[in-house]
Amino acid sequence: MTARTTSAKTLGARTLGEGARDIPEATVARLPVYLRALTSLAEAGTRTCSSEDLAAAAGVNSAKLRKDLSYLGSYGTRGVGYDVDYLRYQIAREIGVTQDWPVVIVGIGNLGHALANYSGFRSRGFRVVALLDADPERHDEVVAGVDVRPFDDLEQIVADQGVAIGVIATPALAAQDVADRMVACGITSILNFAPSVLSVPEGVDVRKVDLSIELQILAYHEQRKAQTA
Amino acid sequence: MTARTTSAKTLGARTLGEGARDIPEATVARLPVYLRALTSLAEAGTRTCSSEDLAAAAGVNSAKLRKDLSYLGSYGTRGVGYDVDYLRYQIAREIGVTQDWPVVIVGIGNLGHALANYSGFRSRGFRVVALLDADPERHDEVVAGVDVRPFDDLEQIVADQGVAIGVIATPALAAQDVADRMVACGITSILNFAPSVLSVPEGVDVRKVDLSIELQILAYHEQRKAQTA
DNA sequence: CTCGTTTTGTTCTCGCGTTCACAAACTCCT
DNA sequence: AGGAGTTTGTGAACGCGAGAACAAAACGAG
Repeated sequence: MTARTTSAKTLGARTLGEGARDIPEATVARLPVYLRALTSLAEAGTRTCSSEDLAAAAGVNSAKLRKDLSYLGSYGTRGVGYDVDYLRYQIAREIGVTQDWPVVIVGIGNLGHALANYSGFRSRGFRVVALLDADPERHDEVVAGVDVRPFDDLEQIVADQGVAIGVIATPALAAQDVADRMVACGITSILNFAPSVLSVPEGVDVRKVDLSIELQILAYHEQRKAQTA
Repeated sequence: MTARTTSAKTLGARTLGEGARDIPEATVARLPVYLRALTSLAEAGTRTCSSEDLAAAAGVNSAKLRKDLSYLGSYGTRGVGYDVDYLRYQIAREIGVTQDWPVVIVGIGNLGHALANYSGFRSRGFRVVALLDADPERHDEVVAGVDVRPFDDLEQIVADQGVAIGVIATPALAAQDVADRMVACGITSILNFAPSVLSVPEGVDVRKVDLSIELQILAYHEQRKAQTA
């Protein structure tokens, strides 16, 4: 007996409605990859694809792909495959990228510039509504069509635009303060590029991207290769 | 270098070959985090720390931290904790960041700029030896003290400098071609920022960082929060 | 209609990673 | 010196995710 007891306490408030299926975190992380692969297939003119095709395009195992998609529902046709456009819409809806997500970016250094200009955001429903920086020297700049404003404008912008997602691209020392201010004014999801561990209250999601950590992981494996050779 | 540190006490279990010590991948991914936390503690003047302290600084569970460190050896003292500098050196050596790692970056757009200027690389043994771009318009630029050179110089630079790690910051369409060229001239570790699935031969490590995927994962959770509210 | 082919959706099993819990080992105080 | 108090290192339990394997469903040919 697999005790599939979705312990009431763990899921807490998320048990209402039947759209509240809980998709495994590992699957959630792959859905955007599938979405991108489907978009790529659609642009190539493909109308229908098998799980093998899509798995190849996404760089995963086909069994894993089918299992991932099964968490969303039965959107395929046995013996045929998946309708590219239909599946793409279903995944997009599940992730939430059919909506418009206003985003603020704090810290307009090199990385902030790159993020503000990154086209992959806009094309997936993310709209950069504000660029903020504490340095007054930057307040004249216009980056990617958005002008840089003082960090103290955060509260008003978040309130006016209904921002729920914030991006931190500041130096490490400023990151926690920025996060605190973000949380205080209602932001509940933070993407952190600063190399520091953020502490946030329950209910706020933080994802961290650390460029140098990725290189260090590669270096470890590289070192191993060199040793055994 | 590679002093084989055969943990004087627990010999016998691991005498099978040098590279035979297999550290779990999940642990490898956390070692850089511990390294950064230790550096931070050291800068704050801390000489010794317990697993609780370090775990808090790294944002993980203390049991997990101890188990992770146990894969490296017995570097702590029961009843006391870990010597910050000593542990820091041991982790750095294990990851390989005590060495010098020459790195080439291909694609000097917004992101390439940010990467070239990122101080977190240099401070961890990564030395950007070349910036390459296919666009001749960029070949005059000097970014972060390194001048941008034609992509066709790749082979010679890799050979001259003994480069093993390459970073791809090009548009998606160019990424596979760049990867192929890198692999052909001997690069065995690739950090890919382009939103495309790279196919590389066995023995080449690829890590992918996708900025928009991270945001999409946040959007999914954000949507769930909104539904239950 | 029936059979064979294709491909999905799901079940089962296995291995990895996380966490708990505790003995071993070390320091400090009396 | 001995006991009390800490803290590490690790064995064991547990839960989750990956992959293999297969039954169910759709389609087409005859």
